[in-house]
Amino acid sequence: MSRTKPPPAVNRLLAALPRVDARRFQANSSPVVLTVGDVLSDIGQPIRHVYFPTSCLISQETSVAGRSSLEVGLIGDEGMLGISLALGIGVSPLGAVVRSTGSSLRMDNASFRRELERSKALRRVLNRYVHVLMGQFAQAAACTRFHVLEARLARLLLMTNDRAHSDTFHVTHEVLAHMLGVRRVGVTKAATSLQERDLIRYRRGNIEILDRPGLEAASCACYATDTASYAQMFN
Amino acid sequence: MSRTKPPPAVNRLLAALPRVDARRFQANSSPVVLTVGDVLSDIGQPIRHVYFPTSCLISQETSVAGRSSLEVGLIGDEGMLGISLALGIGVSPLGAVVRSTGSSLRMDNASFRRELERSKALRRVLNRYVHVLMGQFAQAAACTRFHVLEARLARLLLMTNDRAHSDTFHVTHEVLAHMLGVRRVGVTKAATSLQERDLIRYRRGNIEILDRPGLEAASCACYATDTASYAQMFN
DNA sequence: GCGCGTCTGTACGGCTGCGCACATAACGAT
DNA sequence: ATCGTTATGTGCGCAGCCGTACAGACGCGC
Repeated sequence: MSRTKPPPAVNRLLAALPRVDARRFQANSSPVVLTVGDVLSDIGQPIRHVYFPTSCLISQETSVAGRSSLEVGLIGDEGMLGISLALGIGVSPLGAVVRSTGSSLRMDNASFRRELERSKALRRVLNRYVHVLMGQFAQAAACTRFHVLEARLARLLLMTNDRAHSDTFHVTHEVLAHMLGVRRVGVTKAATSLQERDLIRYRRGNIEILDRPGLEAASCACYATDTASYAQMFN
Repeated sequence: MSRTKPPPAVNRLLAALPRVDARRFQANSSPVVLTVGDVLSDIGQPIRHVYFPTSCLISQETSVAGRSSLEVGLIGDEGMLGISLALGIGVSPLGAVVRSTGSSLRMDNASFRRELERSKALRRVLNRYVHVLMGQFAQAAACTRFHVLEARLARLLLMTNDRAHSDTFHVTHEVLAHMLGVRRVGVTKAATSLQERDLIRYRRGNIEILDRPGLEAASCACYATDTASYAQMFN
């Protein structure tokens, strides 16, 4: 039914490690299934585990004065959650919520620190990841400031599409609104527009990407920048 | 004329190092004067030097599709420029422009890497700094999204005030507009409002902070978050 | 197959900032 | 003193998103 290529179910950061390191990492971590809505971290709270998604999707968000929140990053199999630990900091600067049910590798705080000390390759990979994240966050600020909702929605859908490894996924207007920091009604309007142009199709939370190139054209340039940034990270 | 406390003219990141490390760092870097408008880095360009401001002000900005740009960070004596090098990455993810003439310590790429290898304390301090920056960038995204211009302007003026170590500084509406990612006219309107409330006074680019507590009240909560974040970094 | 909760569509007034155009005002250099 | 440049102030119509409210539509569970 879906045009999905069989998901590799590996995390690409870990896949970039030398075999020995990757094996040891695997041995010291455990596969877990994360469910939509799970809150993996709150702002300012201690980090107990790090997560390397293999098929789930995690959204990183910030909030202002308890009010509204805004997504600044979407983590799939190309990233990890808990990067602050790699910097030696034990608390999370952002909140994290699971947006798509799926599997992930999980490692506890202490083991992760140990692996970091052991593996130079891991440190190198994660340093690059931090660098990419900083670029992403800055980009998020500018994107949010200058781009209209419809383009931002298109971008978010494309990013989700990439990380979900599937042309269909489940996400309601309500959730999208939360991630984009706008009203639900705004998303409905933008999504309707995209649907009328036959770029996507949705029905009660199930979104299908119909015309990827078209959607890319409708999205802001941030999507391309984004993609290039990750591509460069993996060389 | 100004109520300035005599500027200490040290960089606080470096001041946090043990004496030996700080001295060696000093010995391997050179003091330079940076002038308003100097462009210290462009997006995607190699990093040749790192800068540890002692009395100058540097603004870090991102841009989208060549169009408009937006400030995501303001660097004074509490920070540094070129942090990506500490992550082993040789290119800058952001642009940097000098916003206030003043002095800075400068070190070349190679020397900095050497110092990093030598000094565990330096690595530790800079890791913390990276962590703070990530939080700042995410905050910038949310602030830009949710807060009205007048509050954002108040915040920017307060941040500048802190880093300039002076209640008066030079910056035109035009420049502020650029940093905030809005039209100049918008800044004029917001600034007029702040002036009418006797919080600030300005005349042809010279801005004076008249009522700091009042300005804090007029700013968004991001200023407080910001301040707390840096305070925590220095323990 | 009925009912209820979830998801999506539509409407309306309002506010913020945009884009553009032009007016005034201060300073600096000749 | 005069002129040109830089800095600030004002006006006007418009676009995008907000807040709120309500209506329809789908699907699940009993």
